[in-house]
Amino acid sequence: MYQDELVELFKKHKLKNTNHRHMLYMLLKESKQPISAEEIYRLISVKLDKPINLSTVYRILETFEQKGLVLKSQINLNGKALYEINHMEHRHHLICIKCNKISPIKGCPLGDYEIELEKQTGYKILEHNLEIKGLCPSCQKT
Amino acid sequence: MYQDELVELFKKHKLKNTNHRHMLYMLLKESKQPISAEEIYRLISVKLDKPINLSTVYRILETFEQKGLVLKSQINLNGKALYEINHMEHRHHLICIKCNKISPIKGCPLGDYEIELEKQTGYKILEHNLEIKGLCPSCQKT
DNA sequence: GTAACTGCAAACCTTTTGCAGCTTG
DNA sequence: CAAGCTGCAAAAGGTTTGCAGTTAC
Repeated sequence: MYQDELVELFKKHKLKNTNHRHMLYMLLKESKQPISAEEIYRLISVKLDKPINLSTVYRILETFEQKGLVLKSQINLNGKALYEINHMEHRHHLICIKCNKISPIKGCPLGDYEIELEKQTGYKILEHNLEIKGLCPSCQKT
Repeated sequence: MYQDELVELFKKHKLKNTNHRHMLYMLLKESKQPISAEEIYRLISVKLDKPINLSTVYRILETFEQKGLVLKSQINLNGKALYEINHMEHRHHLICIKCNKISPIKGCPLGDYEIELEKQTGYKILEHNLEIKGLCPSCQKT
């Protein structure tokens, strides 16, 4: 993703283009797994001379979330919320209980099931979260 | 569940029988949905002359969780953790996004899928969480 | 009698907020 | 220039902890 695409994206969402926002967006975009505000804070800080402020991180995340650019993940790590880019596609995660690695899964096993469930329960189903836990290949060895 | 069954259960887990623990256990046992520590605190307090202490609630919950009697639910309500009795059966929940009502679902749609996923990813799958969100019948009307 | 449970107050940790100053469009 | 970002410090809200006193076994 190039600089101008990002500028364009922000313009579309009526967001001012600031260095912090660009960095935060790219960080999440390139992250292979959901990360916490503190982690974002640390990562951005090392890239800059002067560290970013933690509240700024939270505020940017909140803004992005409201614009639908970022998702606050259902997964919590030791009481810390995790954030990820909204890929605009339905996606689930596989979490290693040992090393906490989080990998996205392709596809979703719940298709017809939701329709069935609506009939059974009378609920109007809108969304779901699925997280699967286990041991990743490398943690199985140890 | 009768008093002596509870005494027996606690004995089995090497837990001392205290009034607070009995009340907390029964409360969760009879609750139709996961509830927060604060809610437990409130509910027990109204049943007693003298209110229970919030930290006691947290400590009992932690103890029960370690013994496998209680599950800390994956579902968070406004940053508050929710707890439920460990029914020892695989169970998922349906959550109304409007009134926050939580209903257990019978059955689980993920059976063969996990086996398939193990083959695909190399993970050893141990557990999963599924929460489905929507509008409950009464909230759909309004 | 001893180990474990409880209440109380304080600490902890993540997240939020008010305000003053600065930057973007 | 106006609107809206940002840093700083303080507050908020849920959860944990140390300690002293009490209770269960």
